[in-house]
Amino acid sequence: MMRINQMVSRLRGDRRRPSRARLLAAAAAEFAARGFDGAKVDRIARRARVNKAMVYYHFASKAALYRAVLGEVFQGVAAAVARDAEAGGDPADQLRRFVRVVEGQMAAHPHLPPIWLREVADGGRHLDAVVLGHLTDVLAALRRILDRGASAGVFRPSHPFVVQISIVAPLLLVAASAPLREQLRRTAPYLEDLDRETVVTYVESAALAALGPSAPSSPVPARVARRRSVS
Amino acid sequence: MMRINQMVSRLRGDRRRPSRARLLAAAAAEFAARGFDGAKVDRIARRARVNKAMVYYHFASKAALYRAVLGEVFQGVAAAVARDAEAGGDPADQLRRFVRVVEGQMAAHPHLPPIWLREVADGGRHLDAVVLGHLTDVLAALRRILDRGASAGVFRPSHPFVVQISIVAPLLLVAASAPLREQLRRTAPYLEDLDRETVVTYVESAALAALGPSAPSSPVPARVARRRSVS
DNA sequence: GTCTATATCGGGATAGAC
DNA sequence: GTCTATCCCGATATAGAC
Repeated sequence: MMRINQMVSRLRGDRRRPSRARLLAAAAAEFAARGFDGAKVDRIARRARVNKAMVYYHFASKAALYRAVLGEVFQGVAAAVARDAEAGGDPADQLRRFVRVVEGQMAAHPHLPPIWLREVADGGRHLDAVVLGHLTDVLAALRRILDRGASAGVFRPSHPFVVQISIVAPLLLVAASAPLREQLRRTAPYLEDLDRETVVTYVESAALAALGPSAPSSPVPARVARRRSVS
Repeated sequence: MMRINQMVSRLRGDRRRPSRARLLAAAAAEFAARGFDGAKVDRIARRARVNKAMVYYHFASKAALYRAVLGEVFQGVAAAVARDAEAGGDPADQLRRFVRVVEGQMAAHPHLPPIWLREVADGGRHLDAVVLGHLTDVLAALRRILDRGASAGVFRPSHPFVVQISIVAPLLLVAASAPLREQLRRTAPYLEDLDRETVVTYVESAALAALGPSAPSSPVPARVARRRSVS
């Protein structure tokens, strides 16, 4: 049907990747860098080397395009995490792998972290049920790991939400803050920059240490805070 | 000079807080909730119960208003952290206090976390030298604590940036994600919500555990990752 | 599927009276 | 300091030819 036209345009000198896919990629970059309101359809079209009218040929609106990007991106993490959940191993290993999988997705899709951060700041205003589902899937996977570790006695019981955020948030901010760190280093050149392995290793170890039996301060008792026990 | 006019309007039935201050507060809320581009000057004026033209009487432009908000907000954290740095104590205590001070600022100024996250995602596009300075001051304070702990032998040497982000990022995301968590709980009602003390305690303990001598996995060696030492 | 031209309008900003 | 009315550009979206 329209396959014929697709083939024709492929035979011509055109960029071979179909314009819809190029639009999605360009849109992801633009939305990540500028946010929904800051993103301009003209700029997306230009980045995709596509006429602006094509945006509205493929997508109903700017908002619909954004939803498509969100779907693609969050579906990616959720799938990767789900895939990894099959691999088994003891809880500590599963947790280490969770960290590495999430970090890997962020490295593979650099647009994910800023978009994620912006959605958090937006209170999830643009998130539909499907995307929300992907998000909960990711969190549920980690929750299962924590539960398993707790009932096996290798993790101390913890508040899952806190652990989740303490793992995901640093990964998100490290990934998303690369440009800002670059800017900071112009002011304060002594700041070294990070490499992925340093970050992953630290996040792993911080989580495992906090969940381990001999943590210097227990994560469980929410109320009794030792405010200034030392001095 | 214009003091007289100010006094006059205070004597009238007007809201007593000067319109400029009300504008700053309304703008902080609007920018936090919507971001720079999503924020509308009309809405800010309405929230402040002020005529839209007054915005341009007090501020040169929407951008200038935003910069004023940024300045106020980041100056707040920087000052609080600096104030606390005087208090002394051993490194572990200082670190615990750093966590509490930063978290306290976020609780006291709920607009800070979303704005901070958005600026990170934006690559600091709106941050001028002054605000950038406040940011580096906060990070420098933590860096000094880590350095002191390291040379005293109570913290293992670490990459300051990673530690900083691992502390600040969870606090930011917990604070900023309250609306999103609310939305998530409509889908997954079994999710409990967090209280401040749980979060602070966990972040403290995770950082101290990771920096402590007997962490299950060393944060230092960036290269040699024990990928799957267990299974 | 791709392009040019254009309709339409929201919203940032200003003029100028009071 | 405060208000009303208005300018005007940028940006989303559509029409319609090829």
